[in-house]
Amino acid sequence: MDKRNKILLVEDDESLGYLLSEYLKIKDFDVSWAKNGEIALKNLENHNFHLVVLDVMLPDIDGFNLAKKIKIENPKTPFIFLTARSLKVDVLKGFSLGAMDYLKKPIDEEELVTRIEVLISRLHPSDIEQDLQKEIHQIGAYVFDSKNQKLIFENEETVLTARENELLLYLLKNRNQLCAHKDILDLLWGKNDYFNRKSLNVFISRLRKYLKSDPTIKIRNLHKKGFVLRVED
Amino acid sequence: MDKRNKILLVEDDESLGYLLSEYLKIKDFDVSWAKNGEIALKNLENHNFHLVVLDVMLPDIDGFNLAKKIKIENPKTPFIFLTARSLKVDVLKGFSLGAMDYLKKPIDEEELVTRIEVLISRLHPSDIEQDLQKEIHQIGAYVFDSKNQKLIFENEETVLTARENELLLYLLKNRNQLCAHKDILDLLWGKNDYFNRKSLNVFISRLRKYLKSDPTIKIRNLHKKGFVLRVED
DNA sequence: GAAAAAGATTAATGAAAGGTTAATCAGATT
DNA sequence: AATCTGATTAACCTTTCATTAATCTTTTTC
Repeated sequence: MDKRNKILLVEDDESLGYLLSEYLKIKDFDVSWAKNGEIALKNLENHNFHLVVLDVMLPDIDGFNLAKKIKIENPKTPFIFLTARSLKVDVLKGFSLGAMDYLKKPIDEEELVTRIEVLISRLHPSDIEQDLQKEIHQIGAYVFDSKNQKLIFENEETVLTARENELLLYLLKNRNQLCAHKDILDLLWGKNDYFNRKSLNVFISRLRKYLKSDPTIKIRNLHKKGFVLRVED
Repeated sequence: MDKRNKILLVEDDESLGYLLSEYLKIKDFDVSWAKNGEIALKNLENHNFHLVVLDVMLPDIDGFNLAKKIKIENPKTPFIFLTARSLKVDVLKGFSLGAMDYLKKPIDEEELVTRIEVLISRLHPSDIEQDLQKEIHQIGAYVFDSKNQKLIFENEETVLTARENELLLYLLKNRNQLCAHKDILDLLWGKNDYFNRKSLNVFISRLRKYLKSDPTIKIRNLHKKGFVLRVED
């Protein structure tokens, strides 16, 4: 599993974009370089980034509008703005100031890396939250033994494959909550593309089949977003 | 009552200290200038500062050690470090990263002011901004769960589409304020033309239908301008 | 106060996304 | 080499939802 921090670099200038993306890769970030706003948005739909580095001057869309759009869909992702002119604070105030920084051009790459690291470390104050992994779970009328990859309904038991087991565990951990395609695919498949998304559908379908003996258990789809596991009363 | 923000400037260099303190006074800060660590500590005992601007290189005491001392007594006060060398992040990590910034010399006074304002405003996040961080909102008698794209009224819940969700979130973010067609279309549709404006109307209509169980919630149209979401009492 | 423009509402449409089952393929195991 | 296992890909069908159209209502302007 790739532990590197994923950064989206939005920069239309070829040479600066190349320079920064290469430098950040050397510094062990997983960099995606979007050369315009449209590509940036597409990237954001399909991946979870830890941070966005955004040039304010873009050819197709104003950098601030792009930032606003990102904030609506992904309110916690921190930004670093790259700007030619010095910004007035009131322009920045529309954003969550706790998760924002800016750098004036010309960009000092080392400075950028430092600020990226500060912002990212601010996100993970401490990783205590990992809740204890129980091994026996209850899902409606089923018993789910994740350690032994078994799903038990009355006297019938289904042995799950590793993937089915992981997926069900993930859905269960986030029950009643949207589990975004991109989150699931990032975590379990490691790659988010057309085929893996198709594959995920096959697995969801299979889980539904396994779970159909209890009709209160629903794996619902949120169009273009992901799935929600819920047990209705 | 003096409403100005009180800043402690710790800087041993005469000319830089004078320059910065005068500049900050012009920018309407209440500046105390301490020329060494001892004076700085004495100042901190007797006053509450909103922010400390601290040169890392001081004659009598290392700036970081001073900072640590201040943090013990006044853990919430944000810092800005002025530094000649570029800092390694791990040096900074000892501090509350949420309340810290740094500037490399030579200092650009305007830049300093901007960063001071950002840090101070981070201490007083506006109500609207705080609301937006949340994912569960209240609209009249409804609960709006934007993360899961749900609108809940009593025991009835409506699942929203992505567009409906974005639009409602935008209106809510700007509640009681005009949301211009132009802004909405630019932001959510990316293009402002006849057809998209028609499309927006369809969505507004749909949101009204979803929200009609609470008659105090109104999405009003301002002719040729845009829409306003408001909850009347 | 009538014509024109803008807005509201409901319904129809079509492309894209999702669901399901079956076929294939790759790696492990006998 | 044959078999088994489990993920991926393919084929085909269904659902979803933004757009467009059609029709009616309100507002503005002269």
